[in-house]
Amino acid sequence: MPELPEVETLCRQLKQVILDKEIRGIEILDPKLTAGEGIVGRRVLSIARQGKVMEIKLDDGDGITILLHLRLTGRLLWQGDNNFPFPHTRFTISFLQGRLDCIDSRRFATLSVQKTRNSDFATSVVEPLKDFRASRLWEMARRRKVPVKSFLMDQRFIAGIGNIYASEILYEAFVNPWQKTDSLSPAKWQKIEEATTSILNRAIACRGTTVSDWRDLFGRKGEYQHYLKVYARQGCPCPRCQAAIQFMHLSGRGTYFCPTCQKAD
DNA sequence: CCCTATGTTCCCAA
DNA sequence: CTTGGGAACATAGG
Repeated sequence: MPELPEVETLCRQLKQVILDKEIRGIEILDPKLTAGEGIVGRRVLSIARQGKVMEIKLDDGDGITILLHLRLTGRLLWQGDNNFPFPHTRFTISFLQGRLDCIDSRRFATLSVQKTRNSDFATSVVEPLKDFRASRLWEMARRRKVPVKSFLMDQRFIAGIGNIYASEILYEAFVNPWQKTDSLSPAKWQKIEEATTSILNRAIACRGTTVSDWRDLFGRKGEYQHYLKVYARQGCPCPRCQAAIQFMHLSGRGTYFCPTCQKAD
C-alpha cells in the first residue's frame, strides 16, 4: 500500500506527534514480529525515510533506530485518546500523549531495531526527491535490458517507487512500460525525471493515494486518487488522446498505460 | 469457489 | 551473470 509519498506523509505527521517524546511502552501483538528490545524510556530524536523504510532514531549514547517497512497493507495510526486497538493491530508503541498502532491485515510489515548507523555511506540507491537525475538514471540503466517499469520499481536502484506511481510516471513521460532501459533516449530519461519529481511531490501534497486501504496517521484518506490518469482506469479514455487505457501484466504486476501515447521508441 | 491486491524475496529456467 | 516467471508470505474483498 504505501509507496514513497505515503511513507513521507506518515513521517511528516509523526513529527507532529512523537518528536522529542519518550517511549513509555511497546506491545507486540503479532508473534511474527520479534523486535522491540530496549526502546522503552528512550526519546524520539528524528523521523526519516529511505525509500519505503521509516527510520525512527532514538537518543542515548549508543543510539538505536526503529526500522519499519509497511509492505502491502501495513498502516500506522495515532490513537490520541487511547482508543481500543483496531482489528489486525500488530504492535503498539505508547507515549504519554497517545499511542502509535501498526495495523496490518496481511502481516507482511516488518519491524526491527538496530544500532544507529553513523552517517549514510555513499549508496548507489537513488532517492527520487534528492538525487534523481536523468544522467544518473541513464548511467545505471544503459547496460540493462529490463523493462523500464521494472527498473523504476527496483528498490536496489531507486528507492520508493511502487506500482501505482510507476504507471503514472511512465504515462506522464510518454514512455512505454515494456521498453528496455538500454534503448531509452536521454530525452526520455529527462521526461522520466521530470514526471517523477512532479508526481511524487504532488502526491505528497495530497497525503498519498487511497484506492483501497491507505489511510494517513490520523485515519484520513489521501487525495491523489483524484489525479490518477491511468492506474486502475482500464477502459477509460486517455486524458490526452481519448484512446482506451489498457491493462496488462508486466512482471506479475498490473500495468496501466495508453497504447497511443506510450509507444516504444 | 474464483480472482484480485499499493511489496519483497526466493527458486528455477532460459 | 542477466532476465523473466512463478510461488510464497497471509488476508480481505469483490
